Amino acid sequence: MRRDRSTGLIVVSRISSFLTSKGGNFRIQFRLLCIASNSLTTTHTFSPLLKQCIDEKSLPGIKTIQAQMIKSGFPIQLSGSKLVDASLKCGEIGYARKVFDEMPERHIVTWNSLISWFIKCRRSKEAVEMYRLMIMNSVLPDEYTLSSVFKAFSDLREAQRSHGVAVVLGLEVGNVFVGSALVDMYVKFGKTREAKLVLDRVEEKDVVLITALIVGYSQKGEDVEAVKAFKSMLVEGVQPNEYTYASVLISCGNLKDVSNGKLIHGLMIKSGFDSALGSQTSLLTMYLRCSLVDDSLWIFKCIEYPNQVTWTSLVSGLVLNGREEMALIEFRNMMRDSVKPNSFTLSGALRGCSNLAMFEEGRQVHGIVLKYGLDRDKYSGSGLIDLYGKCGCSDMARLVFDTLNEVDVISLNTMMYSYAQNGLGREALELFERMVNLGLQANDVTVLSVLLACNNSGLVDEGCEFFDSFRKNKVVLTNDHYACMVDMLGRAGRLEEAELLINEVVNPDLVLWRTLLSGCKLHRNVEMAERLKRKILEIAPGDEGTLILMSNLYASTGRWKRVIEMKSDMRGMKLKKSPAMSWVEVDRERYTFMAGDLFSHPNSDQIFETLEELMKKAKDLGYVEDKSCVFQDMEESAKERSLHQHSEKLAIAFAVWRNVGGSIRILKNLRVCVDCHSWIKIVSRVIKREIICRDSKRFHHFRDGSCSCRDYW
DNA sequence: TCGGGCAAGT
Repeated sequence: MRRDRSTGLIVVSRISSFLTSKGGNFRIQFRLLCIASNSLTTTHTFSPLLKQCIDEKSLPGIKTIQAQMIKSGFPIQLSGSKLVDASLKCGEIGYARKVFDEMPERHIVTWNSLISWFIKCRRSKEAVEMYRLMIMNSVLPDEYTLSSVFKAFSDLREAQRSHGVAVVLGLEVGNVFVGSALVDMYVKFGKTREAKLVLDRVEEKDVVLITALIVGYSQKGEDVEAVKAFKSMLVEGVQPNEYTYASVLISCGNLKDVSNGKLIHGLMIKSGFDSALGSQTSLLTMYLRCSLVDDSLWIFKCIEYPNQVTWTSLVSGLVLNGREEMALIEFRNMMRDSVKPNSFTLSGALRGCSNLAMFEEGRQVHGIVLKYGLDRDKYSGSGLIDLYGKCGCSDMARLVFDTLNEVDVISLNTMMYSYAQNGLGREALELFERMVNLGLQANDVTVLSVLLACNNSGLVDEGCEFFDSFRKNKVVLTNDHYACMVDMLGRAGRLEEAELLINEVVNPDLVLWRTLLSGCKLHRNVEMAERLKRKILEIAPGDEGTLILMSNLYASTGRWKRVIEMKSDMRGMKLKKSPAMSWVEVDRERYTFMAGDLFSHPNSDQIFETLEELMKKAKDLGYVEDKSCVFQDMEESAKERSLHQHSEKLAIAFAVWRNVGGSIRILKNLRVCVDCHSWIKIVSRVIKREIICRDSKRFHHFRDGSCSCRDYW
């Protein structure tokens, strides 16, 4: 085929301008010039040119070559496949589809390319559409089609029909690529049993096939099976690779199986996969889930370039181990290293803030959430709801909740739990109704939130009704649910009913009995308490919580002799009451206060002065010390001094002295005592500021002389 | 023209 020189030059100049605008490469232009001038062209002539276009990611280049092909009189069947391939590799899937649609006949390779690219671009719907179209065009899928298309199905039945096709074609057992894709497909649908059945039928098993099953077990929480599959893989002589290690280690972490975890760590080093980032990340996660923080920090140190996933694992793992402050430092280090956080990272960081009730720090993270446009995402969104809930800001939590892209069980539970903790029981129950109306399946946290909502709002009758209806509807009730009911009934003084409820539980645990015991303490029922004490100490001899509760009960009923006996018992057992502590955040710093410890703080003078001033003003407004809160037999004036130095009072005085703007937020490790509760109520009036106190069980919002718990806690 | 992995919330 001959072309004259002038046509060639026009083509070259057109390509040249296209390529120059795209930053094109001189070599492409030069070669096209050669083609145009020599004018002898075959499909092979164009191949290196298309390759150049792919390297340059130049769609204009492809289009020009296509035009030249047409001019050379090439039939589209011949050139189409190459053009589709080149367009796909340039990321121009739309153009590839256009060329494809114009082809009168398509080779199966072209069908397969398009299907697999749609999947790569996460356009599964279009991939399935192509697959259906292919069948309608009487093109039989081959091993390539079937090894990619299973990823795309969102409907199990359609996927199973294609599984049938694979069986008929003999590709299910005969081709390990198809087998792996099938295992992966069943795993993604949560059908590990079916995945295992497919695996067993595949004739020649390889590492990918078995890894796909291990991943399935691991992701479904069938961790024992995952470790088992890993071991049998070794027995069969199939060598694991970095992906295998990465997934089996997660299962070891879930099982807190340090010994297998360490063994696998050893294997990893031996086979040289200990430098792959994926396996390293899983190793980090494994050690964190096994609470071996130091080992995990060592692993992290050895990772040269931690990515988003590695950092996320570190941040959320540290939070999991109660090392929130370190987690937040690492989160900041990650940002400093310019590694972008995602919704997983942010929800980890937010959990760190919410565990510590660090409102200001949390708001900074909220800023980052907004910066990355993840405030409507359900994961980071739930993190924000939890944060604001745990900082006592249900209104802010609700604002986040109302803007979420998608309302699911978790986000609803988080919001309900926030309301429940803050004593907004009615609001929580309204959301429960919404959940039922939406047809969402409640889970154990939902049930707990409903019961807690009733408990913290004094809705005892409603709580009992809900509990009965859960029981009638065969909802699986855990010890936590029972403990919540026992607390509710106990606090309402319905101690016998609470005991009957515990007797219903098959294996009542320590917490249940202790919860009932605290009900006895509240209602000063010494007789029942002593009976329970004997029972508890049989199950758990020397249980610290029980002895403290008993000692406090004896103190509050004036049985000082018994108090002394209890204390000496506890000393004999080397038990020491954990100290009451409070925390307050000022200018994003967290300050700790311990009861009775006024002098270790560098600003103790100022705190003491402020405290005295607040005390005087509170007394002017009618505050009187409630000495029944002192569980030690001492002089009246000493009792007063002891009360004045409760940790929450110190923390509030510090916050007032530092002139904290807005609400004062206190976090406490134990429950607020009656004396502090009435003092804080009055102080909120004195300083005309809201004081929010999160104790070990719930929130108290002190505003203008009253508390949101309506004195029921 | 094809297949597998690591991180998350109540």
